Amino acid sequence: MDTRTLCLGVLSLGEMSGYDIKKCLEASFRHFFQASYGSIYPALAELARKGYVRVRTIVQEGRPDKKVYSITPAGLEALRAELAAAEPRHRVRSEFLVLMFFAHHLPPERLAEVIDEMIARWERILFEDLAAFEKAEGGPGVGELEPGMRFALGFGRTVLSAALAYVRRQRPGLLREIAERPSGEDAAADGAIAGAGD
Amino acid sequence: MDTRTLCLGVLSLGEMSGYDIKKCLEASFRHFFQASYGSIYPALAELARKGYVRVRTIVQEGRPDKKVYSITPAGLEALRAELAAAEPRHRVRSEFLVLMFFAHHLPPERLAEVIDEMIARWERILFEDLAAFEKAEGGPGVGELEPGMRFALGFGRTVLSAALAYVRRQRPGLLREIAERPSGEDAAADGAIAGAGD
DNA sequence: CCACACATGTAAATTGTTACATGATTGA
DNA sequence: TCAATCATGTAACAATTTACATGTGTGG
Repeated sequence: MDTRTLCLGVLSLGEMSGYDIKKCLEASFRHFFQASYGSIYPALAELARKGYVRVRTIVQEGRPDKKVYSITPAGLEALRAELAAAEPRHRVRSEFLVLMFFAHHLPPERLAEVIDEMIARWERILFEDLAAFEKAEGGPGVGELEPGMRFALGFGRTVLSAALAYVRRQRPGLLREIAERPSGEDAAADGAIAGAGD
Repeated sequence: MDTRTLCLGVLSLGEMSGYDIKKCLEASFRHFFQASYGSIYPALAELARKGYVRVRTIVQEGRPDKKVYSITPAGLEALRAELAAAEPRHRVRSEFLVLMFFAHHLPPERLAEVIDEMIARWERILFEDLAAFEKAEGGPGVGELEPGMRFALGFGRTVLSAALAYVRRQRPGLLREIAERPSGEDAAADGAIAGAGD
């Protein structure tokens, strides 16, 4: 599934500009899908070309004309067809976990830093983004939450909570174990200060 | 972080061919990093060009010569530098959750199918891949498990378990709610059989 | 007899991100 | 005054997947 289908999906919730779509994705899809303007604007152009969306240009002063997109019946049909045909993939690409896997190659201070950075990031997502989304009931363009939306939201919250709890629980032990077995990364970092202070 | 660093990391566990690296990644990194031959072979070529790995060619009959790569001191240094400098990202791209978010646009049968497919896939990863990995203590090339490896492994197991439990728990309710509110996808799928059987 | 494991590699196609280009308004 | 919000779009760049190209041995 590509950004095109995503945009179409978001537009099925209500008419929006490209800018709004980005906001909406950031608010609601942040933890399982991301898209930049560089993919959203071309996607909208192609959807318009295919007749899946209609464009209404709102003339503005001091800034580019706003282009509000709304889904057409053909677009809704295409969306449903694409969703029904899409195979449900779920990919994780985690540089964080690669770093953890090779933690024994990392300077201990950096390891602690990395873990704390990850904890902070996940806390922010969990408490700011998701809470805000549920409060606003979907943010711009989204009215009442459909059951599936609550499911996706709940999934994010559940999995993030589990991840956060795990990392918090494991942090002290991991740090201790790494500190106890110096596997050469300090020597490598310092060059060859052989036996300094030993 | 790209495939190059990953290959270097895997090679820090022991010498291996490109084919072996793929196997190793599938066994140990499956749930948080994936790479195809199309990215592994070019990565190895560049690592060799940079002097980060040494190549030993083993002549074989009936199949291409096997090329066994081993990391050099320069390679180990580069690996450590790159790991220390890498920022810990963790991205999820889930077509599955997009599908769930727009579940009200999906035919109910398909929705059930999608959920069951996901459950089956995650069960397989959880019970086959991870169990096998822990039993073999790392699979090809990996000796004793470092603390960081256990951390990464445990993370995968924890998060997958949480995901699986959530989906299993929510499945009946979601299916029921979706069945109860027919939001037009059946009519769309059938064309316009207005009032048939009503 | 077919599919899978072994084994390496290239090229095309896809897909997406980042940076650039432009610029007014508003609030801290 | 500085940063953020609003607003669209393109182009260069990066990274990866998929398909292609080639071929043997083994087990069901």
